[in-house]
Amino acid sequence: MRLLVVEDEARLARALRRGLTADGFTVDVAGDGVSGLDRALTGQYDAVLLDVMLPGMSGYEVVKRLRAEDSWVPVMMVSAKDGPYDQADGLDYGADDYLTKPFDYVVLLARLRALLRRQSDPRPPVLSHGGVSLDPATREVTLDGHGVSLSRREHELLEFFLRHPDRVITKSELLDRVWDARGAYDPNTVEVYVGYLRRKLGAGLIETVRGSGYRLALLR
Amino acid sequence: MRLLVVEDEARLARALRRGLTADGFTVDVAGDGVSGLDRALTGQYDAVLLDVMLPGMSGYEVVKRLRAEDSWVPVMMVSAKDGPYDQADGLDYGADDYLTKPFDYVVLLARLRALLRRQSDPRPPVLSHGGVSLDPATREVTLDGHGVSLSRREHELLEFFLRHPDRVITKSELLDRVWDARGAYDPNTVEVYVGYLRRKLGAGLIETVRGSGYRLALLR
DNA sequence: GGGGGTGCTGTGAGTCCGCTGAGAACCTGT
DNA sequence: ACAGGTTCTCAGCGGACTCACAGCACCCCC
Repeated sequence: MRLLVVEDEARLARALRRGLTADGFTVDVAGDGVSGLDRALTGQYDAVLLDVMLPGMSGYEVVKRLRAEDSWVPVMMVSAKDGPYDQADGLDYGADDYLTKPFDYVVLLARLRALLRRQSDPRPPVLSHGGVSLDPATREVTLDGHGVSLSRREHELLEFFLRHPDRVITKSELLDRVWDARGAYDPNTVEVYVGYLRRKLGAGLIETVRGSGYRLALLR
Repeated sequence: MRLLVVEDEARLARALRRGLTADGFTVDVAGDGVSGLDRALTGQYDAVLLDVMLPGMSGYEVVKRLRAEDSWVPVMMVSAKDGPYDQADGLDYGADDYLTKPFDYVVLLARLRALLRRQSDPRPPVLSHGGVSLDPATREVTLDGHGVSLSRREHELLEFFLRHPDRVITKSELLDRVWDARGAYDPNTVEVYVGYLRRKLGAGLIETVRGSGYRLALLR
């Protein structure tokens, strides 16, 4: 279980890291709102412990932006404020639970566990473009509603395209990111697989940009 | 949204019913632990507001028995006690959130909404999918109404699949969660057991996702 | 309109993955 | 001790997948 602790008070951050590590979690610490948001978006965390009073960007703002970016990682807010309306605010911005300082470590742990227990099965959002949609969770791909069966490579290639629309993608980038090795393969391999996808999903989906690479067709 | 309020203080119960009804909930009230447990088990509630100090059976006991009966309805505990260990106790018995008296109605409402939001997918006591159903309490499995006898491993594997529909499950995840040890077993073991389940429950139930793992077949 | 370069596609070989039957080891109840 | 059931490994098979190759089509520039 990986946790991100966003807390600027160094003493408290150290204590939390020590305690939570001892209880079996892997803990990363961020010291301000901006880097906290950044790491929460890029790292694969099971939960985020988020202070409200932070330099740079408040905890409210962080959780709001997380939700705006479609990240549904469970967030527990921690604050020295204890007025009832503050609590309601934090929850309405999208936090999942709320704890006021000073808090008892036992309580933190129990609520953290409750949070992880009920949010154990988050679902990544479905990617779609035109009539094509791809569900990363079920590995299901549909074209205009009917299922299409793709091999593993085909699926990963399509997923990469769908995650980077509005951009030309070079063959060497694809070999790097989808095939995991730039030098080992012939660029023609990419051409072959783009051909497979076109055959299964329609020739118009992926456009060739001669001399540069490919990009998803613009929607009409 | 249907709520069950288990509270013996008549004044507070009336106030809660009035407020929550005004906010759009359908509210039932139980006055003691035994009838509260009974109604929570039989009625289809979206959440339960549960006092700790109750005549007959304490709130702790109620939530413990609910969970033992595999009822995963969201439970918010309410208590006059406010020591940290009491909170931890309630959460460890399986409550999802905890509120101490006296509480602000705005806070109650916000946390209740947060609770309902994240637990929008309560687990039904009996798992079923297509013609297959599995009762975790009795360990009974039926296919189109007739009983099927499964060994322990087969049962646990099936239960894991049924608890995670709409998702691809990798062999290493299964070894981790059903076999309790990732490294110790051959991935082929999983293939063998999937084969057993298919033989007993029909080949169509579990689909192979080549290169990734397995998933429950989509229902038509 | 010709030529070079770039991309597309049919063919096929080798590899990898998943399925299955057989059987050894173990556990459990009689 | 024995029988029956269960768990897991192993080896072989068949098919899906991956990828290289080679020839062809197309585009662009001259």
